[in-house]
Amino acid sequence: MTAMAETRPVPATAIADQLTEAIHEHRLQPGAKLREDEVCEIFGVSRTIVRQALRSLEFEGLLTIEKNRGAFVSKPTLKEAHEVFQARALLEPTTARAAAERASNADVALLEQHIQAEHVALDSDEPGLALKLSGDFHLEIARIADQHTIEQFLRQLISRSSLVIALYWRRRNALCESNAHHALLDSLRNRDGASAEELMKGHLLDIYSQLDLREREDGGTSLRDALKR
Amino acid sequence: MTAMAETRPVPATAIADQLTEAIHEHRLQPGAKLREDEVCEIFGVSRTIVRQALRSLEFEGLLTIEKNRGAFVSKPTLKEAHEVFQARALLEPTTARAAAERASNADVALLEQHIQAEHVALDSDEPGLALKLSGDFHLEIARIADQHTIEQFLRQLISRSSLVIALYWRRRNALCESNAHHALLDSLRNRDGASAEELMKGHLLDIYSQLDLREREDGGTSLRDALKR
DNA sequence: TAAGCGGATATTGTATACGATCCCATTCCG
DNA sequence: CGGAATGGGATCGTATACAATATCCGCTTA
Repeated sequence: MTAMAETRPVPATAIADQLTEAIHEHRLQPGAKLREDEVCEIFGVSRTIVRQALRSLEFEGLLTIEKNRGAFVSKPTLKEAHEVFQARALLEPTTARAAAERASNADVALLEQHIQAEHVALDSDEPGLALKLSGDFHLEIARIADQHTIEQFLRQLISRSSLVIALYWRRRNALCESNAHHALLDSLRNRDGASAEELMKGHLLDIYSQLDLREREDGGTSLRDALKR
Repeated sequence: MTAMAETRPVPATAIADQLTEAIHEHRLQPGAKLREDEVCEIFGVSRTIVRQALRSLEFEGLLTIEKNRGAFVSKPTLKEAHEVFQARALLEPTTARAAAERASNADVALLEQHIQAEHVALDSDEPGLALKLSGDFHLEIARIADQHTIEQFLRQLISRSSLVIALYWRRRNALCESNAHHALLDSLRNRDGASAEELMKGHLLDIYSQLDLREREDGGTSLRDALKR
């Protein structure tokens, strides 16, 4: 699909983008290690560039770099998972309202195409791609709201959401219904800000509730609990 | 005050921190250029480290790096200034509420010390330091709310706020009254979440209203206007 | 046999060297 | 005299070499 074996030097951002895409689509799982030399060979650049790309993904929260050990796809903790969705709950509903009040016809058309692409991805059994497109839909709304700063934050939150979903999604096969996106699109089409805000709030709660974010005992505590009784 | 002439190698984060502090305290003004070699000499490290530090500050929004031209302290546009305070208005009130509901006595004591330090800075005529401490107060509230993700975002927003204030503050000498911080502290002390949320909302509006964020003509248009008459 | 200890290897961290680009002053030509 | 071309110096971008650190594996020993 995308070029796998580049021969020409590629700027750091291009490498970061491809790695981001791979993580969003769950082709790279949380915990996976990214050796610098390996990435160098794949993209045909020097470690200088690769290190730039890896570091930028660390800032986005997608990678965790451990000193002298390397870069790994982040594994959000339960607490971080909660925080991500709490932050989204603060940012997105108001942003959706603003988007509805500002949306142009071209914006609406673009979102229609977007939802269409999501359907195609689901039908062709590419859940990773569908998930990525679903995230992009949310980003697109921030763009329509003309809130670049919030869009930046949302990009990070959606990245982390993708990791959270990879780790804590309850039923792997039952993917996000895009009904919610359809409904949101209708609100935008009608320039109904209040409705868009409510729908977004509900949509986020919906996703949130489909995650399995209950405390689970790690080895240590479960052993201790077992011995107590 | 802080070490100006380090001889030992300092990690990139330490350099980034010192530069951040200098920018927050307005010792480095928006638009100022940071030549790599110069920073290298000051901290006694190689360009590799300095470039890491500069890049990390670019991600924070404090610096803008122009290809082949260098790193400059960012100059937020009017639009960015508005966006920063809109984003803060979404994040901080709810966070203040959570902080009030969770604050421990130690947290309250720490905030008291914090406000005290702000007063000292104001009295000793160090407005830059006072501004930095004022920003830290807001960060501290996010920490108390135990919202690490939001705290991260807020760190960026407060950094940018500092740049906005450097560019658009109306009266240079009339600095932020810390009455608002006192009132917030009282709410936290009483574990009064609703009050904390309202106070924070008002406080942000207050700062916002003290900025001069009206459209102004840049040099080109003003020249043109001048020639028209 | 399991635990502890080196040493070889792999991998990352940092410094430096080289190449590319830009900036600015000077010069040349109209 | 003014403006475009040009060359040198300064500055940034990238690759590479070397140093520091972690990891793995075999060996020893209780």
